[in-house]
Amino acid sequence: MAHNAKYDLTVLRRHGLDVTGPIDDTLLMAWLLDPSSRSLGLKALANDLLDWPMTELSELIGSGRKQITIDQVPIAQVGAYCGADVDVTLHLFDLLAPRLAAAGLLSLYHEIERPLLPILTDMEMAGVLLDSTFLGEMSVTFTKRLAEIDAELVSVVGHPFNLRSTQQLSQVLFDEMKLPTRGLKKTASGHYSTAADVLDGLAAAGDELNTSQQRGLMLILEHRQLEKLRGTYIDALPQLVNPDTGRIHTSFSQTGAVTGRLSSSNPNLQNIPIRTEIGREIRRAIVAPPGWTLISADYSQVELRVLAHIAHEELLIEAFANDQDIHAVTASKLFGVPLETVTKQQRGLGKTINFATIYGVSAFGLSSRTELTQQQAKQFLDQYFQTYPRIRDYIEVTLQQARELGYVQTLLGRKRFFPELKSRALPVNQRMAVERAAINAPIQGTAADIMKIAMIRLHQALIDGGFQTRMLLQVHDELVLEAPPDELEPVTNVIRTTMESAYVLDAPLKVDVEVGPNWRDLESL
DNA sequence: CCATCTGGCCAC
DNA sequence: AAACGTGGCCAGATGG
Repeated sequence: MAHNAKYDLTVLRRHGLDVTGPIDDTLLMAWLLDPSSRSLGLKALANDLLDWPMTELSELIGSGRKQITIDQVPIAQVGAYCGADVDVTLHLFDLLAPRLAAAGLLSLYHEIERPLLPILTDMEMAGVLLDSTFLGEMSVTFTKRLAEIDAELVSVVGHPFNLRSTQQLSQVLFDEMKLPTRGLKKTASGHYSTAADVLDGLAAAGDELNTSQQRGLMLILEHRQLEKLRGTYIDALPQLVNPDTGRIHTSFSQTGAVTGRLSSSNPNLQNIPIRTEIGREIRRAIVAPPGWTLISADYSQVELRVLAHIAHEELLIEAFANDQDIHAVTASKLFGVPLETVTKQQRGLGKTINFATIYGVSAFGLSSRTELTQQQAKQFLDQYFQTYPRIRDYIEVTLQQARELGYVQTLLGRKRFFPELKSRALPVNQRMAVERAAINAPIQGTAADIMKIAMIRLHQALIDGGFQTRMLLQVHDELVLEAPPDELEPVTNVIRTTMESAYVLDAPLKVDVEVGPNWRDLESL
């Protein structure tokens, strides 16, 4: 039972023991009241919110251990605990429900978060099928290449050293190999950073480097990438296959993100590589069972659509209504050229600025992620806000609300509190960072709300339709399902329709559905 | 030995 | 590295 604590909980539940329900229920309520509260743990519930009866389990929790997994508790004790906590749950519910009602959060609890809970349990229990053999072969290839890099680096540097140690690496690069440190910042612990973008920058300004310095940088960057992929995914995932089910069972945390998003752990299946070709290979290992098909359904540009809706920005709404390429539209307005003549570079800049808006823009941030100087970035931003004036209004109104009320809200009423904006005087950098979070929270949070509604309705639609097709993963704007062959055509229609109608936005929701034998080789439908 | 922090980096 | 939001995991370093 030592492989996956959350999965063991679901096994207990299958045997009729309601283990997670009462606890997760109250956890959800406390989280909705303040998503950024750090005192959501069982111990906090026990000590701060009520007089938790000192069962053996809570004694164990109170014994000072910071982490506890259910497989350390004999089943008999868990059973006793379950018997004991019914009264406690009622007590907690009675305590928290009026608070939720007063905060206007009760419908969010009853209509979204609570119904979602058993669906997440279903998804965790379902798990995903992993092709461990494929990853094993990948591991061999990676290990060989890593050894080659290692050997060549030893000859370049002149002695062996631990590449994984940033301290040793910093010493090798900047003390021994004498790479230029001009303009480089030191990390908190005092040595020069060896982050990939720093090394990229050094390599790009390559004129003053000799060939062995250049070669060294390239080898280190390649080593980093391969190490990361091997350590985090290729070698880690097969170890997490549950011997009973033969599948991987992630844990979804419903209270893990302050914006209302889910998070995933043990393993995190929300950060499987996709952006580089070599990383993307790993997705071939997430497979459908023989004869079945994997379905990926993802919301297209959901956060920009949410922004267009919340801000009532007509130009954006219209572009989405006409199903136009939104980044190209932005670029065409920014550069004052017809849509058809927008170049790749121009579209790229449009994309960067569209994204930057969602995260809370600044000229500095924009210039650091583009070729633009800070001056040029400022001009582009002015032009952007002239094009989309209601977005500027949205930012202003949101910040004003955060300052006056101390919180911001999603379309469905989810709140995130910013007491520091209401009361405290902050250093300007910190204040601006908090303000960016406040600008982003309603957008990211509304997208999360919409996805949760879609999951609840889709779960029901799959039951109503008598489908065997089941939801396996959620990756913020994407759902991954597996379907038997005869259901594929009807069920993809159900998925698309359900997701697109989950919430009516002025900029209508759009879903791209893809199918295939694994998570890499998908074809659009 | 375990827990926590740090630097780095994967995703949306 | 970064004055662009939200997460989790890895290995190394550090401390009880």
